[in-house]
Amino acid sequence: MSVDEQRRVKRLPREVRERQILDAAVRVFSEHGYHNASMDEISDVAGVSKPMIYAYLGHKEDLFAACIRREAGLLMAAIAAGVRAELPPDMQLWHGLRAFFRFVGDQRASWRVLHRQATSQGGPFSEELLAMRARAITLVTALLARSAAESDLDDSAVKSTEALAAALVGAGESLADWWLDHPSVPEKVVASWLMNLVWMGFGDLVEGAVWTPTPE
Amino acid sequence: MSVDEQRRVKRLPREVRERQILDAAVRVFSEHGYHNASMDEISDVAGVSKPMIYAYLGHKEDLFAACIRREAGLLMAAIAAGVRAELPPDMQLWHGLRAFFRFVGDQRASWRVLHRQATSQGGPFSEELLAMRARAITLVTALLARSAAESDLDDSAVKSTEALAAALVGAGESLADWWLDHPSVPEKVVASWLMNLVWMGFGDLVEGAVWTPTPE
DNA sequence: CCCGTAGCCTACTCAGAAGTAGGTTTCGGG
DNA sequence: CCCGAAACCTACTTCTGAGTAGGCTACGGG
Repeated sequence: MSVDEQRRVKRLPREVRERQILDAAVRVFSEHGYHNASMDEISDVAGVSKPMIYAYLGHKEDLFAACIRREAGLLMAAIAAGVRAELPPDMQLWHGLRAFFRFVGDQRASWRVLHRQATSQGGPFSEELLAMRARAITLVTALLARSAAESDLDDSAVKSTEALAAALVGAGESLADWWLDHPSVPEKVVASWLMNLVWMGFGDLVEGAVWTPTPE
Repeated sequence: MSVDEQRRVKRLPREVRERQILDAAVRVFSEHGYHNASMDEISDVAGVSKPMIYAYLGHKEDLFAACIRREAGLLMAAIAAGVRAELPPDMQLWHGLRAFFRFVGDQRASWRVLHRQATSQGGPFSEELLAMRARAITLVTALLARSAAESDLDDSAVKSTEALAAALVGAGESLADWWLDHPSVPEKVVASWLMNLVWMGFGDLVEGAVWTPTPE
């Protein structure tokens, strides 16, 4: 409907169409979920006929996987751009968290398709997700390891670093999910909650301690 | 197939059949997801014909909702049973976490259907989930509030208690999901990770501090 | 000016799964 | 012993939505 109204857009090169299709797919998948999203609706939203999708992006599974790959790449890039290596560990974590939540806030559709949908579908999709999560965990592990290196740490504590990184990444994903359903909370606030929880712990918070970013 | 082999089981009262159907449904939903689970397979696993399901539990959506309600009730009961009110706050949290992870470990299928599936389907299902999560958050909030009451806390910190409870519940859900994919880690270990993360925070952990349960 | 190829569409096929019609058997009470 | 209702089944119908066959049309190079 949207396209016909403006006197059929001219023929466009393949890459442009692929982008339009992926944009439409992310949107539709995030609105209805993988199964309830129909190829017909995606083609409609993209302003393209169904066979084009099959010609360019393949079957429904392929299309979905392509969405995940693209959005995951964007997310990781956003986080990496936010973390500046010269800062102290807590500030790095803080900036990483803020970049992460900013991405989720700005790209709700992406996050939905990325996390909620992909997690719940089995098979090839979760692998894409696993790969991204693995990259995120590696990043956080490195950060914590640097932080740990500055203090004197015994072996067992070092060993669990990666596990803690996994927990943190999980907490972030989960809190982001929660945030989707409570959009009125500002991004900075959500980020600071997680930062406090993760850096200070309830034990300290309950005693009135609070972590605050040191101004640059 | 399973039933015919043993010379058709006698007619059974409605409640028994309903339980069998729900058991089968939880299993099948957790294996294939809501959409890929077919009523035919559920009826087959339950050892009952499809019209029986419709007669007793209604349509597919109703059946799924019934599964969530039942399993959510069991989970909350398990947690509530684990938390003993006379203990100090950190020990209460510890026991709550352990009960939670024990449930997830023992009832993987339940957790899958409960969390992964329900979260990813929109509509009526997420409401069931929301209700359960709300109960969990209330429980944790109360626990933290008690903990906070023992120390002198300013207003802003109190206000965020519920938010922190939400984050903790989210972290638990998320870590449980992670655990599904890493079953080799023992339950106690997973629980202690979350306990440490949440009670001590990275800030302390990095300095070598560790939370350990005080023996009773 | 013409033709090959890349962009693009309409209009189908077909499988799978939800949900149902309508009948048959067993059981308990009168 | 009989009959009504509850337990239970086989064998459909129906519809949705993935995937395709087969062709038209514009553009760029020769």
